[in-house]
Amino acid sequence: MSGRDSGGAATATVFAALGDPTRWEILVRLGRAPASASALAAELPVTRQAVGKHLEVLRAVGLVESSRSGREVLHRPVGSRLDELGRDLQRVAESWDRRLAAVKEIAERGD
Amino acid sequence: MSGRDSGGAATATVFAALGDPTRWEILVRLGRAPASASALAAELPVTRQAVGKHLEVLRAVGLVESSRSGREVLHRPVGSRLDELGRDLQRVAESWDRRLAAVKEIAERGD
DNA sequence: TCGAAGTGCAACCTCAGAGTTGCACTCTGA
DNA sequence: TCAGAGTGCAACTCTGAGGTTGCACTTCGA
Repeated sequence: MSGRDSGGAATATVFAALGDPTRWEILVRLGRAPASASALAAELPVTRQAVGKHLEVLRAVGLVESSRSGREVLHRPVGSRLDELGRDLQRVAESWDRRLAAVKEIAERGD
Repeated sequence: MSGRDSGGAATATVFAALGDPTRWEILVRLGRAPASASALAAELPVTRQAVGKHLEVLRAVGLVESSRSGREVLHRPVGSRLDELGRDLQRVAESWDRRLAAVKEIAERGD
């Protein structure tokens, strides 16, 4: 999203990515320090494969970026992406308030 | 959420609510003008019952409020709730950036 | 060079939830 | 008072996401 869109299927996809508790937990831990899938799996109640799938989802929506060093792949969260999403949400909220106020005014004038 | 939390199961629940395309579409339409479940179903490719379930989910996380007038129930989005969520996201993004900068500094100093 | 650590891929299982149909109830207006 | 509009509740189907096990591949270090 980001732009005139402020909605649509793409938005729902990002929210769906953030909507899983395990995924959110992964993001929180990556926020403390970048880590590999194996390291994350060691401190979470799921297998490395499950963590890998979650990381793939998060990477697909741009919330996580990864870089390989040797046999290890380090993952870290992308703050700017989340910041952007937060701003979009506030914009949508603002437009809701504006429109609903207009609807209310029309209704009152109509009486 | 809203507060020192900025994460956790409650957060994931709100995102999960926003993560469904149909639900997002419902929110967008309610943002244009309050409407009943039947009215929404008439312009969406799902039945009234499906719309009703989505509205229940949205109401449960505080994104929609409803008021009955006669035999009709009007639903409208709660802008403040979304605004609050947007602010929380930006706070989390900021803390990520801070922590990752610290990690980077430590790594560079360690060399 | 060989074992261990880390990763990637694929098949499989399970269950929540998105959607449906069906019926009973309430309210409005003619 | 009666038909239609709007809603609520319950049972049911079915797809997809989250999770697992199993195996093959690469990379590092002793």
